[in-house]
Order: sequence, then C-alpha cells, then structure tokens
Amino acid sequence: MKFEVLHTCKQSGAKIGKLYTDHGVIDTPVFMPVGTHATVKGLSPEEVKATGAKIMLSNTYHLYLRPGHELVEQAGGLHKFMNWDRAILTDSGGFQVFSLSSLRKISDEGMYFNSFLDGSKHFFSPEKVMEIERALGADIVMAFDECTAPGISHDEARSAMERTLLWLDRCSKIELKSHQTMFPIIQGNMYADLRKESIERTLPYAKCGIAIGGLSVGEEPRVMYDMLDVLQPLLPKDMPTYLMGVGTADYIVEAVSRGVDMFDCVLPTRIARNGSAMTKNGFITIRNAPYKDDFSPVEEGCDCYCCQNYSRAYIRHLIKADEIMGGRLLSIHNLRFLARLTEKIREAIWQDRLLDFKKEFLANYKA
RNA sequence: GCCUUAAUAGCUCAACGGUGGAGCACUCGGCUGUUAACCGAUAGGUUCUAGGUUCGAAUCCUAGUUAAGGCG
Repeated sequence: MKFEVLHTCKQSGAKIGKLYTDHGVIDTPVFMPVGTHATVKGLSPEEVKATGAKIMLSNTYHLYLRPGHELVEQAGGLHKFMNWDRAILTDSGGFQVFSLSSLRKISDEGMYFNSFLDGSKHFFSPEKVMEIERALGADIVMAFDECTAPGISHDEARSAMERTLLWLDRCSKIELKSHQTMFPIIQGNMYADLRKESIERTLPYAKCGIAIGGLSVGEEPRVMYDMLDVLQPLLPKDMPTYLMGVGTADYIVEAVSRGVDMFDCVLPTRIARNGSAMTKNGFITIRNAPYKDDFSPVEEGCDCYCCQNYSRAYIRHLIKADEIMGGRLLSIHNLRFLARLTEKIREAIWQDRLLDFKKEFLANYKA
C-alpha cells in the first residue's frame, strides 16, 4: 500500500492524495461508509459503489462474534464473502471496548468481555485482534486501542494512552497478509499534553497512515477542534490521517482544514434509517409533517439516485409506513452527500482555497 | 318485536365501588471508530346519553341511543 500526495492547499495546509490499495485507489480526503456486519445496512455493494464510495469499514468485534472470522476466511476473506471488490478497513474492536463497557473487564493483557449475543466469555489481546483482522483480510486494519469518554481524569487518560501504546507495540509485531497495512491510533482523551505525547510516540508505528481515536465521543465540538489544533502541526505530511467516527459535514470541513484526510461514521446511514437527511444546510427530518406534501427532491441539485427519482413526500410516506425503502433511499442520499462534499473539498484544495470554501460552507450550514 | 352482549384517548384494549392507564397511531426531539429500520418526549378523556343508589360510580340500578349476534 502506498500514499501519494498530489497537492497541498497553500491556504490551509490540507492535502489531496491517492491511497493505492490492492482493491483500488482512494482519493483523499475521503469519507468511508460503515458496514459493521459486512454490509452497509440496507444497501447492496453496487448501491454503495454508486454513491462514489471507494472504501468501506467493517468491524472486527462483530464479525468475530458472528459469523466468526474463521468462517469469513473460509469464504475467501471479507471482500469475497460480501462481494465488495473495493478497499475495506476493519475497526479493531477498541471502540466496542468503550461503547460496550458494561460487558467488559480490561487489563494490560487485553479485554475480557461477554458477548452481547449470548453472554459467552471472550478475551481480546492485541495479538488476538490482529489475528482476527488478518483472517478477515481488510486492506487497512486498525490497531487495538482503548477509547475513553470525556470527563475522565488526567491520570485515567494517561493510563488508557499508555495501554494503547503498549497494545500498539504488540499489534505491530504480528504479521499481516501482504496486501494489509495497520493504522495505529492516537489517544490522550481531551488533554493537550497527552494528545501531543500520544502522536509523538505513535508516529514511529505509522507506515501508511495514522488514526485519531477518542474524539467525537460526546465532547463539545470546540473541545474536539482544540485537540485537532494540538495535533495538526505534528501530523505526518506524507501519509493520511484518519479521524475515527466523524461524519457530519461541519466536522468534516473543520477537520480537513486541520489536516485530516479520512473519516468514517455510522451517522449518514443511521439517521437515514431513522428518517433524516443530510443537506448543505444541515440535517432535515424528512419524517416530519412539513414534508407530507413536499414533492421536491430531498436536496435540490443532488445527483444521487434518491434525489433524481423520488420526492420528500414519497420518502416521508415510506418512513412513516415503516417501509425499508425509505431508509434505503435516504442512506443512498446521505452517503452521496458526503461523497460529494469530499469531492468539493478536494476541488477547493486543488484551488488553494479550502479556508474560503469552509467559510462559505459553514455560513449556510446549520448544525 | 323479543333476548343477549357491548360502548373508556384517533385505533385496539386495561382499570376490586376509592387519583382513568397501556400499546399502536399522531406531533416533536435525539442519534457521530452501529448491541440502533432505534431511543426518548409532548399531546390526546363530559369513561355513549339522561336519571338513580352511594361519603364516593368507568364500575351497581333504570331508561334511552348505537353496534354486533341470536330468536321470531
């Protein structure tokens, strides 16, 4: 895997790049749809591709529990199993350590946890996670990290950061398949000194990209931007930076202008299934009454399959009637919306005017 | 014509003679490395009508109205 920088924005320092994988080339900045259970909920791979996605996420923790990484390997790997021939990134389960905290116990050795499916006991060590990710066969595999919530003490944050670094070192010793590369993850909670130390000590492990974890976990946006500001001067210039879990237009624009290149988020597809659409003016809740007889497209000027063929009124009807198609159409739109956003961002970077673009974009966007 | 049963929120139904609730629908809010086609909130009532019994009636009694079923 190789990353090539094509241009750096003179106004912002943001870069346009190409990430070459065995499963295609990814233009950055990029948004990556999430398909936790080896499917972007509700959409076929063809539909996901049609939104412009060149890479998608899947999840180590969930696929390990069901159907099992051995089975995926037996099927010929994740790409073949799910019929997706473009790039895949697997998250390590570190976030599940965090979000399913009631079910786990954590130590330097790793994480003991109970399956949310049947309560059975399991253990993830960094080595075990790498072994699973190798079996799944994604192009980019995430290191096993410990994600923390805002509000913890400096000591607790340091402890999680140290553990993440310890685990990272162990992850780095496990051999992956030839087409795979591992992204290490920066932690440090909301403490500037820890974030700085974390990136400095994590960078030596970054071969083709580096990730920022533990943000967008409930803190105020300002806090996240502050952390990105701390990291920005220390980010590598020759490889992509991936801000994990971020997926609203305003966050993406703000983060790219601070040097971030890759994003993923469940939000576009989740809020779609729950009846909301992303637009350049912010979210709109299509399921609400005002759209009952609104026969215009979800977003005027959008080139997606949804907007080209269906009205807000129809989609509202589908959502209210609990018809799957409503969530599917909005998922298509929201993914296309973010793909188009990154296209516009790349264009602005080419033209060395990303900060102007950001200002114009945010002026119309209501968070 | 007679008999039986029923009538409570928009719908389907709870509620011992003791402060009328639930689910769904409606309206709105939330969702950020997916335990999420999910979660939450607001609103919604002359308990069919009129009398009666009772300290107190959705609940018991009488009459009526409407509906369903049965008998003629």
